[in-house]
Amino acid sequence: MGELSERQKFILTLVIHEYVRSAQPVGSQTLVDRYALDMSSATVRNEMVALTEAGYLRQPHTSAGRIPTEEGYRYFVSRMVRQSELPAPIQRTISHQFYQTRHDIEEWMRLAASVLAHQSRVASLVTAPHSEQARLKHLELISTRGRQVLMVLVLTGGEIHQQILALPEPISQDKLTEAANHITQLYQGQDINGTNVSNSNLSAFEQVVLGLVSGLMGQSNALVAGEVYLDGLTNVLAEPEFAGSEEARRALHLLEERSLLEDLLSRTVLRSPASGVQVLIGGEGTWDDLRQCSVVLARYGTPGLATGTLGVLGPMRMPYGRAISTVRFVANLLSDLVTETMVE
Amino acid sequence: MGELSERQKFILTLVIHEYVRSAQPVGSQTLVDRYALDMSSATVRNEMVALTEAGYLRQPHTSAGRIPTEEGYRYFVSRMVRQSELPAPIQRTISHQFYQTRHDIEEWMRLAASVLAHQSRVASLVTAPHSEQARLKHLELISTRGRQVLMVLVLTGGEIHQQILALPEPISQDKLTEAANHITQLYQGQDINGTNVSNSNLSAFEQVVLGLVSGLMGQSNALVAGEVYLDGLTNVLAEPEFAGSEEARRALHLLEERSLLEDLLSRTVLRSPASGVQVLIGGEGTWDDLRQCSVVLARYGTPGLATGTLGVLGPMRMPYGRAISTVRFVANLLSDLVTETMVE
DNA sequence: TTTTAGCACTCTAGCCTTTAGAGTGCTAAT
DNA sequence: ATTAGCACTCTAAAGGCTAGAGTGCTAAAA
Repeated sequence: MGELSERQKFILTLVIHEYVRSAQPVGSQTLVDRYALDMSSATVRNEMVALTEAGYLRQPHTSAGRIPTEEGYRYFVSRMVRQSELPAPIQRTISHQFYQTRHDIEEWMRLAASVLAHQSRVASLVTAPHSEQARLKHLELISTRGRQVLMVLVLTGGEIHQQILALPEPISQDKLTEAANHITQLYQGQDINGTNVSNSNLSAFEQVVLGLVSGLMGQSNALVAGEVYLDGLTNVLAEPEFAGSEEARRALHLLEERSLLEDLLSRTVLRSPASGVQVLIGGEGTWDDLRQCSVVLARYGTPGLATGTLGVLGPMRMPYGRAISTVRFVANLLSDLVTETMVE
Repeated sequence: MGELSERQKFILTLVIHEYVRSAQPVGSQTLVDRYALDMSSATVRNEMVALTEAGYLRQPHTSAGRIPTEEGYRYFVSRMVRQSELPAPIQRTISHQFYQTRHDIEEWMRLAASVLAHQSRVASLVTAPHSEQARLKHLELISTRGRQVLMVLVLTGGEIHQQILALPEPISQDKLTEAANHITQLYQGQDINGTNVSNSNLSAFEQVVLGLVSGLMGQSNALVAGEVYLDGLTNVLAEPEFAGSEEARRALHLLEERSLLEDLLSRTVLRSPASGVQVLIGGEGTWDDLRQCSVVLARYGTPGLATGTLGVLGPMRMPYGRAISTVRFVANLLSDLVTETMVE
């Protein structure tokens, strides 16, 4: 599997481009015609033989055209599309859309998912910014109609959690506010995790609240990602390779099921130190459900404070250039927005 | 289309049951065999002719078995499965699951969606409780890293909104807290919508914040529903009638696209006064995207304070009995939980 | 009057066969 | 090194055939 000649790389690119476009095996004559190549189909055939022997192309059957192998896609992605950028007009359009939603964080996530899905016509996911070791920023206790209290917790990084607390007997809103302020004052900026939550300065009620806060923070820190926003799931159903097959269901199920998604994210972007875009092609031998799929992922945010993940999932026959540049661009955009707004 | 005899109703029920099970046209002999009927296939055939003439059954082609028509399903749903209840053991299992998540409101929504999807093997949706005329309960202002402020708004009904506020110059957290408390005190329990947001008791900064709060509340009140939780989208892809067809995509797209979903909800459950379960069969002539689908919907919560919607979407060939009783049961369960926890 | 056995008829899904044509690999000429 | 020419391969689409599931009708039985 040595180095390829320039012409071989060129033909590999064309085969991939044409296959992504048409979803049909690509023949030598087709390629010459469609791209007005300055050589004969026989020459293209010879190069195709070389690319096939190198493991970058394969034939569905003896007398058919070529389609890219997983290795073919990998070669293409790693050496040929890394540097491409999203066209400037599209960049401006997207930036403008984000500007219009500049006041609403949740809307950023939804918009990011929508942009990713539309730009590359695949399924997309965005996780809300999340810190693996958040500290307390603010606590609020709000009385409800019943004998219950709504607890609102703001963590550094900007995450907001709410939880319900059942009281043995009603407590007035004034007392609740007082308790919340007391705890906020004492524990602001700390990671109240699990242990060491007894404090003789606190009333019995405050002690209980503190225990719950501690539990919630521990639970939150254990998570790999924040809330998940999906979009464009129906896009991938339109792809011919997924027409009615089991494969599509399994891949989308991976996105629907939080635990599966956490596994995917924790073993990829979150393990890698670099902030670049990562491309998983064909499940990489680890995820059976993604054998027919590719995933393009990137992290955004401020490492240490709060980060999120975004990316797209589609068939292996995916417009990688477009997908990668879109993911990179949106990740940078979200990073800027979120870093500016980070609660610390 | 007069009244049906008891035996005709019985046979209609069997045909629907068998067709839902097998997804194949149902023949007279099949029915006699499988359900050990006490009559001959000829008798069944005669009744089938009557049911076909009445418009409740049809034949895909001359010499095939029968399948239910839309009208057939409607007749079945309106007169024969209304009263059925979810089996007690399943009720207990579900109640137990909800008990385990009793502290986390968001988790209720996710669990409700999950239960609906699993029990009837279809796609499900749940919208968070939402009030059409919420009032202010509490306002919080939190300084961020940049020159921006995170505004957290708690409304009656328990909805929480966050928004970003860009400052011309930094303001200390103390001043922010003071401003938030001031506004909370003055406007708590009010619906600050659009007009009349000038108040000489407020500083210029507080005036700005108040304007934003007003805008956000107006925006929130205009929405038909709260956040949307989906589950089981991949379930419906397994159905044979949706294998690779355009239909499945269009139906699921309706759930993905917020605006389409709002239209659906606003014209159905939200228009109907009764609190019962509503069944839409085959798009009811209004929703082209649902021509092959049925939707079972119900409202939950406390009318006037805050309500949400939940339901399932699947192929018209759907286990209506199971779907309806599950939707009704989960709606009642969520109503109890949410009403108890309602912030007012 | 209602039910049922019997029977001729209909229509599809599945299977086979055939065939057009897109594509290949090889060889020999350029 | 490239390319024209050609025999060969394989699939996907089209046509023909058949088994069998299911019907509607009629006339006998209950």
